[in-house]
Amino acid sequence: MMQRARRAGALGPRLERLTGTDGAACLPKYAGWGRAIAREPAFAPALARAKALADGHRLAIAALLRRHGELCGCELQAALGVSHATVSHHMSVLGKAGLVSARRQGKWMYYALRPGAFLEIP
Amino acid sequence: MMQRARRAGALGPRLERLTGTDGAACLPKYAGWGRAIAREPAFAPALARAKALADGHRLAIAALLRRHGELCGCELQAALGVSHATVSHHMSVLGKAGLVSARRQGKWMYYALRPGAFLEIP
DNA sequence: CATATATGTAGACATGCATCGACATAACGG
DNA sequence: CCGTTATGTCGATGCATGTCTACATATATG
Repeated sequence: MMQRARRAGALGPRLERLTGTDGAACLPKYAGWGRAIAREPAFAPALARAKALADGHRLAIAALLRRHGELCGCELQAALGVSHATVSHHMSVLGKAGLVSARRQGKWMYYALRPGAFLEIP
Repeated sequence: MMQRARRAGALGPRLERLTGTDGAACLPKYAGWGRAIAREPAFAPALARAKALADGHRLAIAALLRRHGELCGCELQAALGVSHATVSHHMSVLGKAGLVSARRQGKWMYYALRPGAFLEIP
């Protein structure tokens, strides 16, 4: 209904002008679009995954886990060359984003990529 | 060869211990893993895409373009409720990351999602 | 129990970056 | 031409966050 006019050629402002609707009047509609997107249930998880992968070290961790399977914290620390505190912080971020799983075995924490560890536009 | 021992069960440090190789000696190997990942040709573009999508407004822009097809800057500005300078900055980031295409039509810049606008672990 | 190793947590510090106002540029319309 | 609209660019600013050291906890080993 409201979509009809806009989708007909994807010529937003031009079409608004042609149909006599001034620009200001259509702003609430566009604001509604933005709010609807942000409230989408898939939006927040997708944003969390994007934020988690948006760091060079965390993306490298994910790539390492994809190649070598399960790895423990000390191995990741050696691979990245950072402090263990940094590794622990990064694994917490990746875990809360649902990208990696963690299991304890003795002194070591073994991390692995969860199935579906990728990002699509919500 | 070197991989063999590690991949056999994915029990890194434990196996190193059992085979008599002390932990310190294996550090260069792990560092090599990290360097190899970061030098992968697909790594830098993937990181750029992740960084581009790691902002709430930019992820919302991508989602809006996915739903409504081509949109112009002023429509995105209305949808997000931010200044036009912010929209311009975000579109620049998304464009440099290869996620969005831009074409000029009269006064308006029309943006659209590029095919393959998603993120996989490199 | 004492020690060493592996990891988690807290706080401090520095860098990155999202945002905006102000100005510049481009394109259409009078 | 001159004004309006849409967008790009620049500099400043405030907040988010990646990193570290220091300390705490957990587990295995002597």
